Amino acid sequence: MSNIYVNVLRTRGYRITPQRELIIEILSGANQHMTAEQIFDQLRLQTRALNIATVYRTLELLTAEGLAVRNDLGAESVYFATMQHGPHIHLVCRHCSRVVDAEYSLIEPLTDDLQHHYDFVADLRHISITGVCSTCQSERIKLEG
Amino acid sequence: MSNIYVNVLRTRGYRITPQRELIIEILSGANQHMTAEQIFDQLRLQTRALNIATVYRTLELLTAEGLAVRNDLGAESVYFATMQHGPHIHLVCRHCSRVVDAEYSLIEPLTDDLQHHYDFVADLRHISITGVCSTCQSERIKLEG
DNA sequence: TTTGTTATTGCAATTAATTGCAATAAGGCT
DNA sequence: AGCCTTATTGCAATTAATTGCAATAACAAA
Repeated sequence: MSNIYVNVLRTRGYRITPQRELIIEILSGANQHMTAEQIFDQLRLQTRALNIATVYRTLELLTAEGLAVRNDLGAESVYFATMQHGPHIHLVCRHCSRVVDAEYSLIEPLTDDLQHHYDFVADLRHISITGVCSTCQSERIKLEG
Repeated sequence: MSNIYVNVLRTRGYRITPQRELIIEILSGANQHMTAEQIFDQLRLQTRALNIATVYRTLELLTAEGLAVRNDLGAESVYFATMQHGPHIHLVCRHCSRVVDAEYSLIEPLTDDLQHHYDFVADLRHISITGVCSTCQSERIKLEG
């Protein structure tokens, strides 16, 4: 009946509190990444029974359980995303901090390699890769040439 | 004569201050990642003319210039490393936060793909990949089985 | 060598994230 | 339905990281 992520948590033995339900609902309903702060602010519009520490702890729990992903997008704040999002690669420019999304399939062979060589089940559905974007490359060339 | 990273900064038009030299020297001399805090503490033993904000700003500069890499290793604090370190992949377990290093060559094909498809010059010399390590996989199986 | 411009630092204040602990309430059991 | 155990929350304090701004000092040019 209720949210699938809520059910997963329940199945794994975690207690389902109103706070957790609210946080999970807003996150799984969002079609973009959110900061803990954004989640908190938005929920505070509808309830008073919520503390920012609970938001952080719930996001931490979801991440540990593989139900959400934490991203540090360059200079930007820390972001979270549920698996609602289709898998993709974030290309983060180290100069301008802009983020471009890349095709997920490019990274699939790596997943297999890590499994086979290191017995490591990699979660590459939301990986962030640092580098220099197209635009900043041209600027760099101008500066140096 | 002086440190190669210092020279690169000078060439690119940045001013070389005693603070920057100290920070760069300690970081390029270290054979492991360091936190801003660790760098600060260690340098404070030898000088009073250094502020933690300067450490953060210098590390940010080095990162933006591609001379250092910033890593968020799971629950652990933010780490930095210069290019002295050989390239490698960090496999970060999302359960126990342990970090295992993997063979760099596994990721080289991806670098080429990103260059060709997105004109993005990826810096994959110190990438962190989240997932579940061998040990935690067995534990998970025990719990659920 | 001295001077002038302006990038960089230090300080203090701010914001983001984490943590210990007492109070609360979820969910199993009767 | 009510009780009991203990996971979870809220609060307040702490730590980590960032930022604005005045003071300082790097380094180019005279």
